[in-house]
Amino acid sequence: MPKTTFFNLPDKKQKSIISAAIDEFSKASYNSASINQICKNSNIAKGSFYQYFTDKLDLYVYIITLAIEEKIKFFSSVLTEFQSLSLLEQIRMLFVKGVEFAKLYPLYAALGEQFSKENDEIAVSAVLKEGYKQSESLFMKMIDKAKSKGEINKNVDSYALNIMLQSMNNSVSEFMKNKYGEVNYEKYDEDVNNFIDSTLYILFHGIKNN
Amino acid sequence: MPKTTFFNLPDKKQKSIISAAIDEFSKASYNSASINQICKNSNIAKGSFYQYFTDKLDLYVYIITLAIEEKIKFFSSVLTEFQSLSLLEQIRMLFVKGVEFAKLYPLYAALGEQFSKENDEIAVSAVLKEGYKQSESLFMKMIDKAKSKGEINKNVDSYALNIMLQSMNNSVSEFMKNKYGEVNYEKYDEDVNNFIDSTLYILFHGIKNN
DNA sequence: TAATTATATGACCAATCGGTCTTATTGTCA
DNA sequence: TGACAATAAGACCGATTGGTCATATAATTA
Repeated sequence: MPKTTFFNLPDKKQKSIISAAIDEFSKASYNSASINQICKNSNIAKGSFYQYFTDKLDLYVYIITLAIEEKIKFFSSVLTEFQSLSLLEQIRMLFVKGVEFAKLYPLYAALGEQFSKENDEIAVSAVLKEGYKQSESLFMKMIDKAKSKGEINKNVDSYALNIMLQSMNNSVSEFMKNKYGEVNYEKYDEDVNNFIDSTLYILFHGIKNN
Repeated sequence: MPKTTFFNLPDKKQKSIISAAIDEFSKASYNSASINQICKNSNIAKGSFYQYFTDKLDLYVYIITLAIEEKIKFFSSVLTEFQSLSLLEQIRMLFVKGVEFAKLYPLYAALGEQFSKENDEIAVSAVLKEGYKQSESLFMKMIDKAKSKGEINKNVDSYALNIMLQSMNNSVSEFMKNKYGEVNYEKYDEDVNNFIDSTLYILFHGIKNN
């Protein structure tokens, strides 16, 4: 966690540092990201930086945690009305909300993506130790519930489905990135929704003829 | 491409350099990987290195291309008898062979994974420019053929299925890595096969009850 | 106002990076 | 053997890295 000195900073300065850090860490890996650049882009001296943070790692954990918390906050609004939905609607909701999140907070999304690719074990474990074990279990809970309600074919393996849902979640972002790149994809709502629906159709009905 | 000096080298020395490079590039990103380390681990002088390769990029492209070619070679043996198989068998074959490849050439597999996470645009485009546009189209061809044969439900969107297959392919490796990590997973054949079958069952029959 | 504490600053450090360059050694041909 | 080309070698270069530290300034307390 940042030192108290950092939190005593005027809001504008705090934001400026955070913004520069998000920028840097969303573009480069932990090792490649540069403290010097972050200092330069937020107009603070190197010495000042180390009055605010003990480490590069300190800042990294803080920034990634920020992104994770923002995503959790974003999703939590949905999760209350979630119980009443069918599994199909639940999954679609998660996909759609994921796209919305990326659209609303593209830098946070990029940050998360960068983190998922992170090689540095120390950096990764420091973030995970911070408490957020990623809500992988979310899908698992959904699956178990849906199974007990009889919504899912009993022959379906829960664990395999869980992994599939996770990877399909990624492929939605992948779809957007592949097709529209850095472009502001504000207008491509329909395309993305179609892709999600097509994917869900396959997931629910299978691809086999008859 | 390496300079002719490199190819004139005694086999043992060539192999030693390649091995050190594979080691380095499979552990770190293009930027983080260190030429110094590669020199040290292969017992050659820095100056010698630049007699063999023009660039860090030169070596990188060479090494990644090597891995891709090895994978293509590995898969090509299957692809001949491929036509006669049903779609289910084709897909299972690809998955199973992917696992086999990772088991047989773990370093090449790690290299490929590292490349798929690569941030450096110049490095990525240099590799892709080398000709290997990745056989993404392979799935697409399979799908189209299977559709025309009536093996696939007409409602299934080909492009969505294509992306799904790619991400499912990744999730198989993910499954192995998550579950067994660095361990020699020679003995886990059955687990992996079960996972593949479970995934394919879902893909073909869907998860919906009835 | 004087003393004390908190913060801001950038020169500085050793380490490492990718890459160069001069020099020493080796191999080849006449 | 002598001349010339190929290769091996590592000291060296400027740039950059994460991090330190002495010093200057600002804020706070007495």
